[in-house]
Amino acid sequence: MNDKRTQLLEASIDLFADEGFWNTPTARIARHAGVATGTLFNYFESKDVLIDEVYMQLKHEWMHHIMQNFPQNGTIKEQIEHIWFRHIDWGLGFPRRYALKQQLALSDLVSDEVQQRQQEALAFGFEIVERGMADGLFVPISAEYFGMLMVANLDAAVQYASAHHLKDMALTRHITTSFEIFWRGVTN
Amino acid sequence: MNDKRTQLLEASIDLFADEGFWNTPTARIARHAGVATGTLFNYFESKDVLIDEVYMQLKHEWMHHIMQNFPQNGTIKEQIEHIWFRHIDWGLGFPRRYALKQQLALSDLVSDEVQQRQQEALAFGFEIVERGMADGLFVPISAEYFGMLMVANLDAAVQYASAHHLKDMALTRHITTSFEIFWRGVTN
DNA sequence: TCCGATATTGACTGACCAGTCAGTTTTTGT
DNA sequence: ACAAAAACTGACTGGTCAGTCAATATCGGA
Repeated sequence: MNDKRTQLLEASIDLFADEGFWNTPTARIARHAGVATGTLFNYFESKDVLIDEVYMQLKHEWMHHIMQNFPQNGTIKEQIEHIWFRHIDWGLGFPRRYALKQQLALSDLVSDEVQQRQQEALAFGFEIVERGMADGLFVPISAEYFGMLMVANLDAAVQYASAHHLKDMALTRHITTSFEIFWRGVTN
Repeated sequence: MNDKRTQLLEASIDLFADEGFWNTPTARIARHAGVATGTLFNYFESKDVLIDEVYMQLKHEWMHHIMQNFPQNGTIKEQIEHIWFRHIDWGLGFPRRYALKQQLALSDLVSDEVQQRQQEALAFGFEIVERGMADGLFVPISAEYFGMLMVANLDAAVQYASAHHLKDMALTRHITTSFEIFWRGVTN
C-alpha cells in the first residue's frame, strides 16, 4: 500500500510549486495528503529526502513523457525535434510540475547523489549529439554545451508559450519557430 | 552616513549567495556587517524589503557594467554583441553576484513592484530589437521572446564558461561561438 | 560645553516548525 | 478468532528566527 506515499508526493508537488519549499511545513503536506504529521516521516526520513524523492519523481515523469513514441530509427534532426515537441508539451500540460522541476534543478536542495544519478539518465541524449558531431552536422561545441543550449532554449519557449497562453495554431507555430531558431544556431 | 547601509547590502549579497536566502538569519547578516541585530531594521523595514534592495542593487551594477562603452552609433549587431560580451564579463567577474541575481529573478522573493520597475529599465533593449525587426534583420518573433532567448543563451554561456574555468583564448572563442550560435538562430 | 535628536545596541518575545514517541488502530499470519 | 506486528496518530519538544524596544551611545547645533 504505497497509496499514501503517492498521496504525500502529490501533496508535496502541489504545495512546493504553489508556496515554495520554505513556506510549506511538513504538517501542511500531511494534512493536504489526508494523513497525520507523523505518517509523513514513516515514508520519508526527513523533509530533505522528501525533496529528493519529489525531484526524482518529476524527472521520471518528464523522461517518460519525452520518450513516448521516440523515433528510434529517425534522423538526428527528427529525434531532437521529437524531444523538442514533447518537452514543450509536458511543460504546458503540467505547468506546476514543470516550474517545480526547474526550481529544484537550480536550488541546491536536491542532494548531489540524486542530481548525479539524474544526470546519468541523460546519457542517451549525449550519444545523439556526439553522433551528430561526428557527422559534422553541428557547430563544433561540446555535447555538454549543446545540451545546455537546448535546455535553455526549451525553457524560454515554454515560459513564453505559457505566459501568453498560446494554443492551437499559434502554439504550433511558436514551437516550430523556436526549434528552427535553435537548430539554425547549432547547425552548420 | 549610508556606510552601514552599504555594508549591510554587501553582507546580504555574500551570505544570500553562499548560504541561500532562507538559511541566512538577519542576525548573521548584521554580525557579518559588523552591526547589531536591531540596526539592520533601521535601514531596511523588513527582511523582504532588504531582498528587494539587494536585487535592485545587483540589477543596477549589472546595467552599469553592460552599458560601459556602449556603441551608441554602432550597428545593431555591434550593439547586441557588445551587450553579449559585457554580460558574460560581468558574470565571470562577479560569480556570486551573478548567481544571486539569477536566483532572485526566478524565485518570487522580489516584490512585483520592483520586478516591474526593473523590467522598464530594459526598454532601451527592446527598442534595439524592434529596430532590427523593422529592418527585416531578424526572424519574425516578438521583442519579448527575442529578449528571453538572448538571456537564456547568455546564462548558458556564462554557466558553461564558469564551470570549466575558461580563460584567455579558450574563453574568447567560447564567447564568440556562443554569440554566433545565437545570432545565426535569430537572424534571417 | 551642553542638550535634544538621532543612531545603535542586544536581550527578549511570540510565532513557527521539523521531527519524536507513547498510545491507538489496522493488518497479517496462524 | 486471536495475538503480534505494522501502520498510523497528533500532542509535544527543542530549537530557530524576524522583529521589538528600553537602555545607551553618538552627533550636531547653539
